[in-house]
Amino acid sequence: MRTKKEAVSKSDRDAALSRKLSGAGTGRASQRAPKKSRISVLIADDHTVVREGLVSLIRRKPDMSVLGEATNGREAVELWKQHRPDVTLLDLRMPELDGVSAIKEIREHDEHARIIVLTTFDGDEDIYRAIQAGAKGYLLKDVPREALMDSIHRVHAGETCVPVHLAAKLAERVSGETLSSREIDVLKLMAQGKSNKEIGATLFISEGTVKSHVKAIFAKMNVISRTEAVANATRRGLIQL
Amino acid sequence: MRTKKEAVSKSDRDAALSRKLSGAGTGRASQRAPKKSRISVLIADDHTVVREGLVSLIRRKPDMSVLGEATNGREAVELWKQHRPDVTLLDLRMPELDGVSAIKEIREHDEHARIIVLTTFDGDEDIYRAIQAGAKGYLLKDVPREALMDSIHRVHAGETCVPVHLAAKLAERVSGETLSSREIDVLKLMAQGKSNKEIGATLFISEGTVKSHVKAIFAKMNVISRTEAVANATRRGLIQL
DNA sequence: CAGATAACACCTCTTTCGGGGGAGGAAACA
DNA sequence: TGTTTCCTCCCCCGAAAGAGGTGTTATCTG
Repeated sequence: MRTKKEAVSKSDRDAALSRKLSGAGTGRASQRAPKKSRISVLIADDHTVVREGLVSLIRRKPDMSVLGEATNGREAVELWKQHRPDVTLLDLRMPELDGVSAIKEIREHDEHARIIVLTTFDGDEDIYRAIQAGAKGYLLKDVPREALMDSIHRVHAGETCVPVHLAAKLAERVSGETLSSREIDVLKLMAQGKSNKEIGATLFISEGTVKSHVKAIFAKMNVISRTEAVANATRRGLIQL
Repeated sequence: MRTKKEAVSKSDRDAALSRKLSGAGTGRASQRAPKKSRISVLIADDHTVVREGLVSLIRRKPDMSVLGEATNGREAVELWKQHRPDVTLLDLRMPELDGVSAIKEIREHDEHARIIVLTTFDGDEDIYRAIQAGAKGYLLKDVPREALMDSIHRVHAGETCVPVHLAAKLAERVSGETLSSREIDVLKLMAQGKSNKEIGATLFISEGTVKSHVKAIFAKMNVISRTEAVANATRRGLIQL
């Protein structure tokens, strides 16, 4: 009746994450830096104006070039496979295929693919999942031009690049308690306004069991009511209402 | 103890809204079209890449020019007063001063200011408030280039420009029931996970009164639980959690 | 392998929610 | 002037929610 959804353990995941973050800001050189004169960049964002802005910014740089533009995650993966860009700029929430899934698919083809997530969402869970999936950088769309360009250079050079305030959120997430997959199931149904009984019926467990899960969720998220839990989870990017 | 927060009545507001929307898509000519050869555009968005994209798109057009860029609502109002642009492109959620407030301030100086809201939020309440404040257009950031340019031209010519799918949402909002200001107060506190008793203590009213408001909110929003109400309200842009 | 940890399931008990009403006062609209 | 809407408060009552504690089973950890 029960299925193990998370194949890797928490400690395994966090150890991997530490390894990924260890290179941040240290200036550690790439193990195999591309020899091309220009850094080729793939852009993936469903917002026309954002794509336009990135193209404009990159075209202005003599040491960079735009390799292609994707309007969703599926397209991003296809274009990546075709052109193998040096660096990929990727939004998180896109139609067809979301950013995290796109990162995972790309990294199935190349473990060392250099991907920067450029998005508006700053929830700790969003950041965590992106880095966990293999993103080398995480930037918000209000990032200044220079910082964006610097990040592209750094990621291209093999570094990991996450601004301090986002890294702090990430640290919070890592140090804080993790919701189990079952608890997330319950949380999602809670967010739909379902009662404990309805949740139980959906998940084929008793109402009492649902209550114990809800209790665990409250304790881990440090909230008192289900409404607060849903609001919190939405803000953190744990669920998208 | 009680203050009247909404000075204008519902019927007044909706009548005004109907007047504003009546010109949409009819091609009605402006009453006083500017005589300059180029349409001067003011850009206001806190996202660097979006501003960059808009500048890039507009610079490409021979009949348009960028008059200035603002990174928040306060700056947008200042720049508008300085340069009096033909058309203003404005994001909704910005630091310092939000988009709706900026629109209101600008229209205090010029009743006929031509403002287009360009944002990612498509909640009916967001759209309603923007149009209500006096926006002549409402576009999402995934709008194609041509549609954006067309909208700038149309708004400059004095038309109102709201895409059909957004206009439909707006119609839903207008036809649906309106929450009173007090009900919104309660809803906001509900979203923070507060109990009826706590809400009562915060608003200096009895718990019974809170329950009455909560009941009214459920009925108007057509939901059963407070969690559902908060999720719904957030999605619609009624509250920002 | 023993011991700890965590997820999952289930049980009672008290408090709070939420549905069903009703009612009076203030302000705005006709 | 009457009508409508909003805000305030009240009642009852069944159904949830939320706070306790128990036990079983995997999976790390030493």
